[in-house]
Amino acid sequence: MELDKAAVCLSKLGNPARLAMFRLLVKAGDEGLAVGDIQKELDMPHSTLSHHISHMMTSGLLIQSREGRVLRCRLDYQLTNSLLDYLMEDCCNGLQEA
Amino acid sequence: MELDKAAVCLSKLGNPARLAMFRLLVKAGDEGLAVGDIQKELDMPHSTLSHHISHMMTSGLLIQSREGRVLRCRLDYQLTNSLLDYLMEDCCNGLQEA
DNA sequence: ATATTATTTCTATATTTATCGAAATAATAT
DNA sequence: ATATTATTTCGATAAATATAGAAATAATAT
Repeated sequence: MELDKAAVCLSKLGNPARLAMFRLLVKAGDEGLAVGDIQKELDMPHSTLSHHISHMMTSGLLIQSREGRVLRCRLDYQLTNSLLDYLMEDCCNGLQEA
Repeated sequence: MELDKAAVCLSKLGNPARLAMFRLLVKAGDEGLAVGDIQKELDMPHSTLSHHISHMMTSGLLIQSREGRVLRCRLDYQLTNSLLDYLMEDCCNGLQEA
């Protein structure tokens, strides 16, 4: 993971609405959630939610796939894990690592 | 960790300059780094760096202590760990947990 | 007391981000 | 074809964040 990429991902997560959405998707796992499901949970105007979702998509953290008229959202777990790894990379002069 | 607190921390990390600083501090471990050391590594105007440092402090991620005329910066590792834990809390309907 | 080094605060401007109503698009059902 | 449901795009405004020069403060050394 590169610094700028990580910073973009973190900045997307650094918004309460998007962080709440991220957590819903973490819970949902591979099954993911339809935009409408997220909508029900987070209760905000469609346009605002859509804006936040598109932020998550451009960062790569969120992936959408269409199922009929429903758009299903899933986290990119691999990217999510790389991001978390990146944060603790080279921790404590490597003392904590193996 | 509460959602809003986590979002604040993540938003602070979601800036390239601050993320770079965070990573320097992760590497530095308990020893920490003087503001001047960070300055040398990141090479930006004093006022800009100071602004970023104060962001990190108000979020609680960074702790300063004075040593003579030098201010030494350290990460709050406990808070950092809570933050990372929070992101993966209740992952995948708990399937991944014990 | 004065100078030096380390760092912050003040102030202003530029840039980015958030919010959301209204209109538009996409897919399906009648 | 028309209606219905799901979701996005447009467009405008408000709010937050980033940048940095200049002046100020803090600690130490002379």
